[in-house]
Amino acid sequence: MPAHSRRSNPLALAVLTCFLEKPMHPYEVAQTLRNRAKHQSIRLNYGALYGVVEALEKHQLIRARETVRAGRRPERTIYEITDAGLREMADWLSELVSGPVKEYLQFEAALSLLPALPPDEALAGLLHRAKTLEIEIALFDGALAAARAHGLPRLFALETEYVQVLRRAELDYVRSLAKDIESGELTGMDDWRSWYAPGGERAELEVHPDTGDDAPPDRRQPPS
Amino acid sequence: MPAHSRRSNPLALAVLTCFLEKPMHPYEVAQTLRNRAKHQSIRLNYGALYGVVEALEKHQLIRARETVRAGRRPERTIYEITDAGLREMADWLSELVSGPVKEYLQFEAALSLLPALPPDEALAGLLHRAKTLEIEIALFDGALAAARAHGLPRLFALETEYVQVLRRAELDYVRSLAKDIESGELTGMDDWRSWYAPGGERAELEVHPDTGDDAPPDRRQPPS
DNA sequence: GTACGAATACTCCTTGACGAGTAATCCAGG
DNA sequence: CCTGGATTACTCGTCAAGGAGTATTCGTAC
Repeated sequence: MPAHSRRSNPLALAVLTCFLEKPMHPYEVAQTLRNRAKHQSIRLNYGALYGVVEALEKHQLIRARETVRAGRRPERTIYEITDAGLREMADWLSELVSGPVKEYLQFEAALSLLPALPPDEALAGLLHRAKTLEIEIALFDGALAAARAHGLPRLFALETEYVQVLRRAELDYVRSLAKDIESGELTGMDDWRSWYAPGGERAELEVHPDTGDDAPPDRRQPPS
Repeated sequence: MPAHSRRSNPLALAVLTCFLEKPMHPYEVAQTLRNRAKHQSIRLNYGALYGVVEALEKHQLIRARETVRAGRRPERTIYEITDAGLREMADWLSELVSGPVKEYLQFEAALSLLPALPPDEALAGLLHRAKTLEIEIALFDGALAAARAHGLPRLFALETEYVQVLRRAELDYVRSLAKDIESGELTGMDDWRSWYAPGGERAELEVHPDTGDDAPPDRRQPPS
């Protein structure tokens, strides 16, 4: 119920920006977002969409304007944004831009559990990942070039640029990590190998000292 | 119900790796994960934990071993991993390592909606973000150094290293983007400015050509 | 004109995340 | 000894996400 509780789903923000352009019915919102390829950066599906629109109406950020009916199809309610909705949108978007939030990445989880895999399997996985990343990078570089050639201003491709930057950084890291595992340069490799050597399967991760309160402070939401 | 449906929650994977070390009761799993600071890379809370353990048992990846009771406390069921669980764990973890999956980042969403904010507010937000990122980077560099000084092998800090790499890349990108907005070098800036100039608030994003099927192919799960 | 597939415009129902709440126990001080 | 707070170990209800399913209409080919 507090203001930030509805800030959990970015789809709601995207919906608000659509209504900022003009009043629409929910399905038109979906079309608009799909046409602009926003579904590549924002999770979108119909189940979520209608729920989100309802929630926005309940919080008075949008209001129903009229319900039209074409033929015997279900009626479509057209919504428009309210002043409160306008403020909320600007506020929320501004917050998202200015403060990084902790994201839980799958690969982050995988790395933190990596010792649970035998070193050679881990290495093989990393090398495979590097290959896949190379392909993806090439693919999206192509898409960006095509979009530019098609006249799309860079302003509307920022999110793709950003994700490409992250991908390139990840590729570099994966490569260097793979190298350090192969060369045995990685601190802790010796223990790691010995756990999977024939004979000793005991006490996997147990040896590793618990970090306790040396761990970095818990900054899920850094101070705005 | 299919094999991949339970692969949605990485917490389940973390739980499996705990049981790989030794049989435990659910709460001990939580303690173990918290002690090792895994909650920084994997979303963890009690509500989810007990649900996950139940699901794992239902799928026969773990099995109840015994239930003990100390005093009149609620009884604690001790679980152990099964052979199927062992295989599932290795498989899942291997998959996470070797194939990048599409993640929906908040900042990605924010960038894709950036034109809905006046240029000067967007710029201010980006500059603020850069500052925050600098601080975070320094913080975690410190934490990494402290952990190393404390004798923690690098093998157990990979996830933090990785996130640091991403943060640095993001900082670079945010800085360069801010520069291009300030200098007006960004393609599309002129339109963007004019929408918020006194007078014309019409048709926000409408001018931007819908990308249609020029958009990069939909690779949520790249071929393994 | 009608048959069939594709697209439109939703609805509903099952999972599962989340975290506040709770009961029991331990420990420290008076 | 006993009282109050911290810690342990879990439970429960809410609430939202997701996606399969449904009904209608449009297009097009025979």
